[in-house]
Formats: sequence, structure tokens, C-alpha cells
Amino acid sequence: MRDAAGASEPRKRLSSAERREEFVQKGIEFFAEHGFDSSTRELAKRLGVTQPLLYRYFESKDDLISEVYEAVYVRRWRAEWDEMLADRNVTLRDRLVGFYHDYAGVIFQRDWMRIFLSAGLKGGAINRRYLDRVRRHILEPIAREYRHENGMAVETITDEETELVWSVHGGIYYYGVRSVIYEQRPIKDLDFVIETSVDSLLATLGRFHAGTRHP
Amino acid sequence: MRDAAGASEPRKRLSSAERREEFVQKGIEFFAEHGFDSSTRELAKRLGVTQPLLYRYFESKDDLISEVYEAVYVRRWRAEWDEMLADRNVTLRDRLVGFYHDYAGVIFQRDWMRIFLSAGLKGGAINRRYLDRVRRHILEPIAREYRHENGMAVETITDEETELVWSVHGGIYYYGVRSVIYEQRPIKDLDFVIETSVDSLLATLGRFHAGTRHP
DNA sequence: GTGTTTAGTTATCAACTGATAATTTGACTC
DNA sequence: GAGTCAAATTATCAGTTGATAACTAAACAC
Repeated sequence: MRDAAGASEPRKRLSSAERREEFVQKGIEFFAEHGFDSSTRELAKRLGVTQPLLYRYFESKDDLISEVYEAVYVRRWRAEWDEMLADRNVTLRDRLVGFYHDYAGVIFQRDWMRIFLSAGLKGGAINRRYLDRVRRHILEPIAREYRHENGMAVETITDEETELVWSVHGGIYYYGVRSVIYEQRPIKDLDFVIETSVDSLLATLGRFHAGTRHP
Repeated sequence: MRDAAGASEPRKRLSSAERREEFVQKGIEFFAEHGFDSSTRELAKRLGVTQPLLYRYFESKDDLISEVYEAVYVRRWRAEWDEMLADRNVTLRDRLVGFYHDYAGVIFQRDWMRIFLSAGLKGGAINRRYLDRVRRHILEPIAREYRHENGMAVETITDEETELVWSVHGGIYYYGVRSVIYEQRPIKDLDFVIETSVDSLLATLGRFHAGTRHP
């Protein structure tokens, strides 16, 4: 008796690489929707394939999940974000607005966000590593670029400055969580949130530095 | 053979109400730590009790989970927050700093946060209802109190104002997620985050209203 | 067209899961 | 201290789960 794939179609054979990639991509959708505790049998059914076949491509379920992480966290990260934030031909405000548009385009996706939340609860080190990357490649560069644009020494940003950027970054991120996870309202005013958040960040950094210079 | 409770101790008998409450409280800890997909047998083991006993107090696992939600979302919500935010004997800034201190004390707890994230992924309506409550009892009152303190009409706050408060609220909340879920750093500078966030919110609302009055 | 390789299947295991029924036992009443 | 009620246990069911072994058949080489 056929376990997978509807009655009629003849068995398809794909190359090893194609199958593997197909499994990972559908695995993202599947685990994003139903959580990492869902069964490999359900995933196989969704793939139109029998469950033991998964074990020809992945040593274990956890192995497959690791590949899902890799595909979501690492492969969707855009290398050009570094240059985008550092491009001093553009005003910092425009850089930030442009960057957050791009960044939101990548992470404000149902599969990205749900995978991120599920992984966070599973408690591995992946999310901590991702947040480290955010800090090093996004937040600290922003704090440094602010200092540069305002004629200050760039090298020695403080924990406080990083924390200020975290707050605003978190506010934007949480807007994504509300719209994508809790399906709160159409994401039509993403522009508004990004622009006011960026303006607010620049103003807050300004007040912060003014405060530390004349104590 | 004894399934639960270490070898020596005699079987304890508790009244119905006590047991039920004990199950809910330990259920919060247990499901927070291991997720709602964990087994009732593991929970029973943790309670020092056999698994079928759970079914004398709850119709089903989902029924127990509903009680966990109730205990976390509803029973930990403090009624006095309404008055705290509305107390015009105190400056709005001080009210907000005080409130967020209190609020963080309640929700920046490992069990609260992990239950909230797990519930959000399960996709029921509970989290949406909670966010509605946050909007009605926290965010919109803040926007109205700002208007009052600055001599403006209080009745007709706009979506934009609510969204501005959401951003700052989300920034503070995400600080909690980072420290409690991702265990990022000791929560020693919660004060700093709350104070700068509140100042930033008041300044941003100020700029927003200035912008709409002279376009 | 025969032979080799390997993608894919069927069959199956042992452990686990939510839930129910039947039984035991502690505590309280009179 | 016999009788009653309910707290708690033992035993068990039917379905699910990750994983492995043995078998089948498509594609390619020559």
C-alpha cells in the first residue's frame, strides 16, 4: 500500500541535492506552522514521500532541524547590510530607514518569525548567536555611525548607547511580531513605524550625548 | 508498584481545592520550562503523583492548559495599574516610570514570558485578547494622559499616537525577552531602559503633535 | 539489454502519549 | 469500629513517535 503521494502519479526520483533542499524548504514551512514537536510522518505526508526517506538525507530529526535553522538564520542574512549602514554618501537617517525596510522585508515573514520564536523556546544557542550578530553588525555600527555623523570619536561606544539602539530595534521588531504572529492589523503603516522609530533614535542619542558632555 | 512519590513517604491526601491549585501552579512552571507538548506523565512525576490523577481535576490536558493561561494572564494582572496611570497628582513621567517598573516586575519572569511565547505559537485567541487589554488599559490611557498634560482634547487619540506608544512599549518588552528568554545580561540596567524609553516616548509624542499642529 | 547503483518503499520495533476503567486506601461520621 | 465517600493508585488501551532493516525499482554506464 502506498503511504505517500496521491494514488495515480508515478514515483518521481530526484537527485540527492534537489531532494535535500526540497526537504529543508518544506521543513521550514512545516515546522514554522506546527512547531518542532510535530511528527516526521506529517512532514513526509506533506512532502508526498514516505517517512523513512527523510532518514536517508538527515541522520535524525534534530539534524534536519539544524539545517532548517541554517537556511533561515544564515542564508537569509544579507551581506550587503554592512555596507548599507556604513555608506556615508547617504545621511544616517536615510540609511537607517532604508536598512530597516530591507531588514523587515526579510524577517517580517511568518516562517522566519515562527521559527525564531520556536527556536528561542527550545533554548539552544542559535538565537543567542543570532542576537550577537545583530548587535555586532547592526546596533553597534549604528551607534558608531551616529558618533561619526556628529563629529565624535567612533571607537569607544558605551553599553548605554548600544542599549538605546536595542530599545528602538526592539520596538520595530515587536511591531513585526504583532502583525505577523498575532495578526493584528494590515502592515500598511510599517513606513510610519520605521520613520518615527529612526527619528526617535537619533533624537534620543542626541539628548544622551548632550547629557554626558555637560553633566 | 508505586509510580509516583519516592519510596518511603506515606501517601498524602489533599482537599480537592488545594490539589487543583497545586496542579495549576506546578503546571505553570512545568509547561513554561518544557512547552505545552510535554507529557502529562512528566508533569505528574514532577508533582509526585500518578498521571491519571490529573484527570480527576481536569477534563483534558487542554483544560489544564486553559487554567494555566487564566492563572498567568488574568490573575497576575494588577487592577491598580489603571489608577496608577491615571493619577494626575503625579507627573506623567513619574507615573510611567513607576508603572513600567511594576509591570516589568510581573511579566519579566521566566514562567510568564515562556508561557506567553508558547501560547502565541499555539495560535489561540488568548494572546490577542491580552494585547487588546494592553492597548485599552495601558497604551491608550498613556496617549490620553499625554494629551491632558499638554492641554489638548483627550477624546480622540489617533492610530498614529497609539502606534508610537506601542513602539516604546515593545522596546521595553523586548528588553525583557532578551534578558529572560535569551539570558543576555543581568537585568541591572532595567532602570536605565525604562527611564530613557519614557523620556523618548514623551519627546516623540511632543514632536508628533508639534508636527500635526503646524503642517 | 545486462549489471550496478541508489532513490524510494514496506514492514516493523520499542518507547511514549492522552485517556478510561477498575481497584485500593485514607479520612471522616455516627 | 463499622460504613461511607472520595482521593489516589494500578492496569490497560489505542494511537503516535523516531528510527532501523529489508526489500523494490528507476536511472545510468557500458
